[in-house]
Amino acid sequence: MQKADAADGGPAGATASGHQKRRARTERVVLDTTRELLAGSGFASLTIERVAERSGVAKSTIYRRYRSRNDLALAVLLDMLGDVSTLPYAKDTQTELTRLVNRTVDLMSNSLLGRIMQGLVSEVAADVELARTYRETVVAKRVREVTALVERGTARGELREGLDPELVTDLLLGPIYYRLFLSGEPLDEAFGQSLVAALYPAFAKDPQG
Amino acid sequence: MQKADAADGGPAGATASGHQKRRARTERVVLDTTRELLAGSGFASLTIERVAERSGVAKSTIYRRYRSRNDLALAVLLDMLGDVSTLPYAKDTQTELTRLVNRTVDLMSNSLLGRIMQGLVSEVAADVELARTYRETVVAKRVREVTALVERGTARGELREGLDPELVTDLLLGPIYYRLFLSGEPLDEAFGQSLVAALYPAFAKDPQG
DNA sequence: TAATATTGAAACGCAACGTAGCGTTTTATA
DNA sequence: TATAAAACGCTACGTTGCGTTTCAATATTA
Repeated sequence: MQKADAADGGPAGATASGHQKRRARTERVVLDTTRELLAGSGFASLTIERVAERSGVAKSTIYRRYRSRNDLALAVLLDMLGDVSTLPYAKDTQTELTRLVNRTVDLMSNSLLGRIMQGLVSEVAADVELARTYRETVVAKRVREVTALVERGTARGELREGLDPELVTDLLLGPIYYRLFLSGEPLDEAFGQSLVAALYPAFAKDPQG
Repeated sequence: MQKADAADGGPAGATASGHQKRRARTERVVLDTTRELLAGSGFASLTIERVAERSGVAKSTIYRRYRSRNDLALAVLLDMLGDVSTLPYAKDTQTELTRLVNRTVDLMSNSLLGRIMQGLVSEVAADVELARTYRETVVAKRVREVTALVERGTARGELREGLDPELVTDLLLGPIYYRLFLSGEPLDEAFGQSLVAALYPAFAKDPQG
């Protein structure tokens, strides 16, 4: 996206001018309309022209903010991701892992985010700019969460030393996305349970079960 | 795709008629040209019209076989996958796992298949028809391989009982595709090694390391 | 009020889509 | 050899959506 912080009226902490507020209002309308269209007919049939028509915002105005349809869709994704709260601590690491996995599974199967991800993944994989934005925000955020979780678990003596947080992230999330994108196998809580149950021995310091 | 076995001139084992041979010839030209175009400028800029132009095969002829660009790309993918040989047995299960993972990693990073997958994944996730074809061929094939591997390993006493082959497949391949599609982290042999090393304790009967 | 920023409206050229109709070439059959 | 059937080539068409441009209108600020 061209301006990551245009929606909130400028850089964090700055007082928004009237011009910025105006910008933010139209941007909100565009994002909401786009989300509605995505929910209705999916990513494949999302067009800038339709967003313009439905939102009442001129096509040229939309193009002033988003270079492409993908740019716009990614903005919606990031916008929605802002609502996702960070994970609370739990008594033991296995519970924390289960919560992390279950949240992702739930997000991908019971909200718009799953559909958006499905439609956007090819563009993220191909478009360098898009990929950069996605990684710097979403991927980085996930890795940070997992890093904290791993450090906590290691300090507790539950996890083995020297675990690579990046690899752990791959192991936790990869299977979820694999089902979402390719295999089509069910994405439900039972899967989340099995996933963590299967993985925990690989992470645990004392692999008793 | 509309006809999965049109390229080889009919159902396996049947003697090909002249008409079928002719069909097969043009189909081969189309597939080869498409692969070249994919190698050259990627999936995003693949168009039926360009394939027609470059191959000398009329647009209408192409449309008589493939309903869409995605249909055609998937055909190329399946065509290329035909060359991938099945895995040989190895002394121990860990070696077999490493080979399986390394082959996939190599395929996705050092051949056209990676780029095709990147471009096609969104369509596979969205298009029901396409997804069905992909699952019935590629996914099913992988699961079959893993199933055989797991059974062998269990019989050897190396793997724990009751492993779910589908889940094992998710765990082995998910992280690879996650890197290919989203995280952008390197896809190399070192990664394959770490992946199997990290996962093996989760599969092994006696998790000594 | 004057200057500036943001938006709206309309029109444009372009690329590719997917379809249709019809004639041509190749293969099979009588 | 004549004829049918299958596959293919060619051209033209209407449609969609792209992304850009130009200019007028509106809202904010000084």
